[in-house]
Amino acid sequence: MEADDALVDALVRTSFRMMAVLTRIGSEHDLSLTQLRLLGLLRDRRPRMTELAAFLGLDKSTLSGLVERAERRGLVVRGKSPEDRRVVDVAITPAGAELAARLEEQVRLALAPGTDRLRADDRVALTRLLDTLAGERWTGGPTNAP
Amino acid sequence: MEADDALVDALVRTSFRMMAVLTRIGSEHDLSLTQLRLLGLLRDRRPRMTELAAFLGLDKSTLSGLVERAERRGLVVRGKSPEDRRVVDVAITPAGAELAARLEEQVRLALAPGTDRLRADDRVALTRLLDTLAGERWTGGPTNAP
DNA sequence: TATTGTTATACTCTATAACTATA
DNA sequence: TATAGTTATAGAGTATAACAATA
Repeated sequence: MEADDALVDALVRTSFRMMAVLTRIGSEHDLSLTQLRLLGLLRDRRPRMTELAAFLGLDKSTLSGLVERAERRGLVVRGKSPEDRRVVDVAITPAGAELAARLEEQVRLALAPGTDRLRADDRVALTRLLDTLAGERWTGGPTNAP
Repeated sequence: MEADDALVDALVRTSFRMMAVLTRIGSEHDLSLTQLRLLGLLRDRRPRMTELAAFLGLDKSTLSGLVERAERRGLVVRGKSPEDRRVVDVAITPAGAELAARLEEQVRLALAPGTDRLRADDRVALTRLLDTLAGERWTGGPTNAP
């Protein structure tokens, strides 16, 4: 139980640090943490509003405002599905994708001081441990954005 | 560089999952993520407003509202410092401390399915890797809350 | 009737700017 | 004058409830 305490502690502190990094980088582009995440999700998906809400753990009404603001900035677009006319699909725009790519690079750079402190095999080990913690199969296949 | 991508990816996803867990547990007690963190910080500190703002990375004006709402719920108290009468010290109340303890236990329980998936030595290894990532000295001494 | 999404409402979180009190 | 906090203001994020359109 004692080792667990230290692990939970390290996980919580690491996560808050990560959020601080992401929040800072996002705010440099006038993006909230949620907008940042939204953009990341849309890089390889074209979900409907309800699916996005489920992904993000938010109410559908929250998504309406979130997507509306992102659309107003030209980062995403909404399109009515032809099959089911109730459904609204959300997609990232070229401008949004470009911004997302720049954000990703900034995050990698911001974390470099930490990741550089680890040897190559430790980076691999840490990745695998985190994936195991999440209950994921570490097949080495392509990883998906958050 | 490729291994770094996977590591950054794992860190980001783990952190968002952690935030989701903390957000859910907090909301079960009508606490925002920030209130949760505030309570955790005050468990072993008695800082002034400005120090708290620095810890949390927030503006002092944000702290005023945050602490005001927590105080209204009886979780923290504000007291004017006798030496410098401009300064306001913030302390957790017994009720606040009790709630913080319950939250901590809930977090440990919520993460157990993941941490149980790791062997004991892997838990130790993961803790050390995260501490190294953060640039901390893993002296084995008592850990501090976020 | 059930589902998808938006709107109205209310509250928290957040920063900026202006203010008060103390030093 | 400089520092510690608060207040006023404004905008984003969030959920609940009521609604519209479609199925």
